Amino acid sequence: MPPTSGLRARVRAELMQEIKDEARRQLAEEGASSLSLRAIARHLDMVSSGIYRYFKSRDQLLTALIVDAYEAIATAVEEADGRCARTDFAGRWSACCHAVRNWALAYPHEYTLIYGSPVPGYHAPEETTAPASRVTLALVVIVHEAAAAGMLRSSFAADMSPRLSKGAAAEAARLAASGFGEVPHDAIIRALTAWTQLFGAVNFEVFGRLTDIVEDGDAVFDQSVREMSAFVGLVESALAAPKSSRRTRPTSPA
Amino acid sequence: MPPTSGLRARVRAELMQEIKDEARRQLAEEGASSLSLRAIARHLDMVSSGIYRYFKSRDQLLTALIVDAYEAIATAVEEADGRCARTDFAGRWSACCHAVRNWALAYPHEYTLIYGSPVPGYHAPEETTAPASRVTLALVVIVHEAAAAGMLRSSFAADMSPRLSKGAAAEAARLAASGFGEVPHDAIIRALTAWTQLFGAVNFEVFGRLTDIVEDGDAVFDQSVREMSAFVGLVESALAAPKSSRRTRPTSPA
DNA sequence: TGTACATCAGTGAACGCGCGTTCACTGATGTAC
DNA sequence: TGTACATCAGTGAACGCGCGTTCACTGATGTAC
Repeated sequence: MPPTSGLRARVRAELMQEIKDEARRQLAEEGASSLSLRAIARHLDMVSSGIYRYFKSRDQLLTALIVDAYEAIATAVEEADGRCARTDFAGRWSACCHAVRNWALAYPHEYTLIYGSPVPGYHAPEETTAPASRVTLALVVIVHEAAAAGMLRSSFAADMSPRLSKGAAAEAARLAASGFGEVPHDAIIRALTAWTQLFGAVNFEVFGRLTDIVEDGDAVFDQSVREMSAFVGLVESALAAPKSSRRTRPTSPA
Repeated sequence: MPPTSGLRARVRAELMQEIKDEARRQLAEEGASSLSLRAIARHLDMVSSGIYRYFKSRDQLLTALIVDAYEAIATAVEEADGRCARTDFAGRWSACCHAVRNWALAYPHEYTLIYGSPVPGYHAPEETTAPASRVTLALVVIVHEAAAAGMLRSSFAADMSPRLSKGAAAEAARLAASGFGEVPHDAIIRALTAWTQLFGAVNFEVFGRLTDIVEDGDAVFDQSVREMSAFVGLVESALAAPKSSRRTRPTSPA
């Protein structure tokens, strides 16, 4: 058992951080699937087997990186949300979306690690699922609170937007029972759609699929976010929080 | 120079196919970054250096697989589009989106190869860009033709949806100049948003991020597609093409 | 305050495995006269 | 129709490199009496 307090514990924690930092540096150069314990050890002037004092396998190190990344992006999103006026639901939604994108652009390889294609041969253990859902939860809470406050247009442009199919309605009912609560069913499906749009847009940008198509990524993203927010039914509040809060520095994954 | 006609050429083409087929099989098990020429050779009862008669490097084989995958998904999309009545623009849009998803679910690893995170250390050569844009082009053409036919609501729910910001308007003008033509600027940005939503939804599904959240993936996807189609402004036509055409078998990448 | 002991970090060698790519080569197949 | 030659497919050995993980070990550091 490693020590849990005292000087040794502190030194130990520091070296664990150094290993993860070096691993993140390698992530940026080679990608997750060729993350190498030996290369990390080399850069830290250790012998490769020394790493095993800190992480009992390569997969466990990967898991630690993944958990860190989830925590960091979630913290960035929650902080952005926290800076908004509680009743400015459209502003909060927008702030969260921008926080996701800003963090992703600041830490593209960590983002890829958690939102890119699954790492082959790696199976995510249970401990990643809780941090993985924090970002989604933040968005769900906004929609939920907006509905509770009567600030969610329950059926946006009902004359033009298609009705829920039977299957979609059933799915919405299931989701309502498991967290969305009293949110109208059509809004639940739209929130799901907006959620996939958010990550679709960020993925394309981080993976470089928008170069040669979009020049002003900021403007297009912001427009999409605001339109999707309206699409979900969030009302643009007149008492909006200061816009500047949307573009603050994202939290580091370290 | 390899022969271009005759028996030898035919045999050669067949073995090239076999190599690619085996490579695709490996893709499914290990992912693109650990695709191994030696393993392929082993399965084909050849010696590893023999592969070099057919592909002059590992990267060139990867490129061939990528081009094949782009061609296959594009063909699936174009065929789905082709089965719809030309003036049923919402139906065509929907058919294309379903074709993307169906192909992706049928060939998840090929999909990941082209729409997942970039393969580390691999830089896509120019020959991939043309096939890569075919799917996007099919969608653009639909919006373009709808606008030309006056079947695109130029400002969907204008009272509720936010106006274009300056930056987004400038971007839309740029896109209009380079392919979208006479499509209204707000619709261009919405089409872009719908496009990212499409691939966001498919990514999440293929990468397994929707398990535990969505049960009836078909229903939710279809609902999203129809809502995004309305969002773009495509009018649901009364003379819609037969729905069954949306769920035909996707084209194989081979 | 000093000593004895247990804890832990980091070493170095080894196991057993993988890979991409080059090169000189052997034979078989197709082609031109 | 038959022979000589060129083309090409596939071989086998080698180069030089990488990796994760285990194991018995040496010392240094902290702890308990």
